[in-house]
Amino acid sequence: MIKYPLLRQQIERVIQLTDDEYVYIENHFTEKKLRRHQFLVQEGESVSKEYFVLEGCLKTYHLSNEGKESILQFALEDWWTTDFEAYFKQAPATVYIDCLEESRLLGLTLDDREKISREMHKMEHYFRVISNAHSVALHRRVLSLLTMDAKQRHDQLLELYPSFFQRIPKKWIAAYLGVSRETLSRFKK
Amino acid sequence: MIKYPLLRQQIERVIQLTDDEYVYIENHFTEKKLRRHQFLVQEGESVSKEYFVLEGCLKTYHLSNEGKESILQFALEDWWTTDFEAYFKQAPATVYIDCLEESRLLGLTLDDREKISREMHKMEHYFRVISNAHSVALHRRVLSLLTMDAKQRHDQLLELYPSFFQRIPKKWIAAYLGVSRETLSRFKK
DNA sequence: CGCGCGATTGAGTAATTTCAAATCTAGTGG
DNA sequence: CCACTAGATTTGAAATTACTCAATCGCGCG
Repeated sequence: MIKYPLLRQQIERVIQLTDDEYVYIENHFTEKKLRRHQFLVQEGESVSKEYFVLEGCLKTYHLSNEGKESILQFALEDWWTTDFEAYFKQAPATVYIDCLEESRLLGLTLDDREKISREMHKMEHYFRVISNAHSVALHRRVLSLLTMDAKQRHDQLLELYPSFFQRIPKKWIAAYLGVSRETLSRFKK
Repeated sequence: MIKYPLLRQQIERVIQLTDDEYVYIENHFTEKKLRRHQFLVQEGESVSKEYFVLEGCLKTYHLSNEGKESILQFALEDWWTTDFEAYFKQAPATVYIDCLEESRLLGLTLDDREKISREMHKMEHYFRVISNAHSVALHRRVLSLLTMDAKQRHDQLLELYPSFFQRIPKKWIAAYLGVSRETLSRFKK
C-alpha cells in the first residue's frame, strides 16, 4: 500500500522502482508532524534520523555566541533535511532546525538507510546522487558568497527559489543571504 | 608491491586494509606529474579522474566574466581534488584547477572508483566518509562567510591551516577568503 | 644592476551595518 | 468581527568596513 506518492516521485527522479520495491522502502520511514516554532533538532542533541519534507517549511541555522542566526538551509516540500554531520557521525548536533510552518515529515534512521543501501544497489546510488547534489549546492553557495555582492545574491535567490520570498519571513531570507534585514529591505526597488 | 604508502596511510585513517587489499586498490591509480602553472582541469573540459595529492599544491578556482578568480579549494599533500560536479555527472568542468608548485598526483577514474566500491564494501564506506567530510568542510565555510568578517575568517584560516600561509602567495589566500589583497595585507598586525 | 612580480601603504569612495524611530501586519482574545 | 499587541518591515542618518586606484617598497633572478 503506497502512502506517500511524493516520496516515490522524488526517488524516481533518479532511479526506477517497482511498486513492491517502493513499498518496501516506504515501510522504513516514520511520519512526524511538527507545529510552527517547534524544533526538529536542537544544538547538542543527538540526531537519529534524516527527514524528507512532505509538506511545510523548516530552517536550519547556526546560533552564534552573540545570538545571531545564520541560516544554512531552508527545507520545503520535496527536500531532505537534518544535521547531516551529526547524523552521519552520530555526534551531537551543531545546528538548530526549526519549523516555520506546520509540517509533515518522513524520518529515516541511519541503520535503515544503510540496510536499504545494502539490499538495493539502486538506492545506494540514489543516496549518492542526492549527497552529490547537496555538495554541488554548497559549492554554488560558497561561490555566490565569494563573487557576488548582497544585491546580486538576493536577485539570484529570487530567480532560483521565488517561493522562498512568498513563504519565508524577510528576516530569515536576510539571515540566509548574510545581510541585515535593513539592507535586504532596501533592495526591493 | 606498495608504491605509495601515503595513500595507504590516508585510507587507513578510516578503514583497515591488508597488504593485498591495498595493493589491489593502488593498481587502479595512475601517477601524474605537473609543473607550476600547468592546468589539471580547465573550464569546459571533461573530467575523467579524481586525484589524490602525493606532493605539491593546487588551487581550484572559478573565473568570473570580469576576470576575477574565486578560490574554492587548495589541495596539498593528502587531499583529494577534482571538479567533483563534473566528475560525478560526467559533465563539462565549471572550474579551473591550477598547479601552484610542482606536484605528483594519483588519478582514479569514476569506473574504477565504482568497481572498487562494489568489490570492497569497506572502500565504499571510505568514499562516503570522505564525501561527508567534504560536505562538512563546505558547511563550515558557508558558515564562516555568513557569520564572520574578513579579519575573523583570516584568523580562523591561519589557525586551521597555517601551512597555507607559508606556501601559498597572499593574493590567492585573499581570493580564498573573499577579500582584496590590500585588505588582507592590512590584517597582518 | 635593473626588471618584474608580489606585497604594502595611503587616500578617497562605495557598500553595508548599526541604532533608533516609524509603520505595517498577522494572530489573539473579547 | 473588532481592537490590540507583539513581531516584522521599512526608513533615515551616522558609523564602519572593505574596496578601488595609485604609488611605493622589497626581493629574487637573469
